[in-house]
Amino acid sequence: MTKTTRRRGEALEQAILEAVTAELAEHGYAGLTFEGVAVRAETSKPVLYRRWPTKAEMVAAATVRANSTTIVSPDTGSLAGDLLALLDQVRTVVDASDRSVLLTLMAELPPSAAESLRELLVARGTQLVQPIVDHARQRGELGDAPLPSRLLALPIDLVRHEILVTGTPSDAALRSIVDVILMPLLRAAAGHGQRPG
Amino acid sequence: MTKTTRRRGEALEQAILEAVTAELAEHGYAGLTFEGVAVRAETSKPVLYRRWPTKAEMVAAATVRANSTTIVSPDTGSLAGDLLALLDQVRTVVDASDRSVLLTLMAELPPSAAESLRELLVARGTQLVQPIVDHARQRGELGDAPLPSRLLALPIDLVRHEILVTGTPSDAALRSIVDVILMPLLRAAAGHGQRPG
DNA sequence: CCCCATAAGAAACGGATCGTATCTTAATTT
DNA sequence: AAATTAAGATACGATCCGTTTCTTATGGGG
Repeated sequence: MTKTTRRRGEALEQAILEAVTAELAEHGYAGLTFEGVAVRAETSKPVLYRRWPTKAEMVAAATVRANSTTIVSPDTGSLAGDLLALLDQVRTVVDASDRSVLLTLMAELPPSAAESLRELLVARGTQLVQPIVDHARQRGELGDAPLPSRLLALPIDLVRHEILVTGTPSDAALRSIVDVILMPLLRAAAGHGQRPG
Repeated sequence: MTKTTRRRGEALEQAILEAVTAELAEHGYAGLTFEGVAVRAETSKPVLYRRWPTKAEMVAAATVRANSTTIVSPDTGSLAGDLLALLDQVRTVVDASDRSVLLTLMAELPPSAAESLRELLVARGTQLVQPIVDHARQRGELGDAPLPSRLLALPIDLVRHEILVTGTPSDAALRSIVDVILMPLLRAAAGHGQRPG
């Protein structure tokens, strides 16, 4: 007897994207084929092509869905602690996904489709750092001088760089980013708080 | 009459790599095929496969050869000027090559083969910054506190990040990297010189 | 100067995957 | 219940892969 059930809409799409994720884990990006995905998802190639014109866009959709954990601003009680926690979160989120997949997608995706992926990688970069800085100011750890956007983007830029170029960063790498780069720079740019330790 | 000339060794290899570069410019990485390269270089596929086991490695060889300009430590008379000149040089060198090609190669190359490519992108990162810092110290622009390696790598890391994620960086981007990040950080870390302005 | 090892270049292959077109039929809409 | 929509199966020509086979130009060694 043949399968007499036909999935549609969201249910079907979810099954497909799960199949993509599985194929990705099993064969890697290069080894992933439309046909392989179709077989695993128990559907057919035309169904895939109706949704995504290219492999890159299909994989991007799966990657975004699989890693759509929301990153939340940490609150550890110190600026350095918050920054480290933030970098650690980004590392964890991206870790589930795979470096070479991300690189390939960044290379192949049309800019429009790359947007959602970049959002995953960046998790709205600047927007995550601002509240951390605000907390530090409230605690008196930092002064009130305004911070240029490039500086607010720097924490995420640095982890992203580390992830893309060297793979999953070590704890030591994250710590040195915070201690050697971010803390000195933020203090220099924002000024010191009213009650220095 | 058939071609009766057969190139060998270096001459042949150069012709092939030039063909790779041309095909790359014309069809992009994805559209480049062994067969296309063979035809353009007026040779045959086995000749290519005898040299490079994968497309990625062949393209890497061509990319490295095409962009083997040596980056030299600039000397503009000021620390900020030198840093800006360095970043500009890196931008120019990498510009000739193509962002999506670099990303794809980073994704596909085995770590061993990636070495030479990374060298191109990095141009021995830290090693280029050290002399610039030394000059600044001699001029009294910077103090003598030792700089951690992460800090020495930072200038190149930041351009590389900019290139990989956003494409060719603008002048304004390079300037803001120098003014907002590098200069304040270097001053804070090395201490100020003996004759502050 | 000739011989010979080496590698260039031509041609053809089986196979995999591509992207599309065709057709039947289940699921949904009206 | 009828009509519309889309799933799923199948098959296609085309392209590129990576390899094999074979001929013959090339350049070095004797």
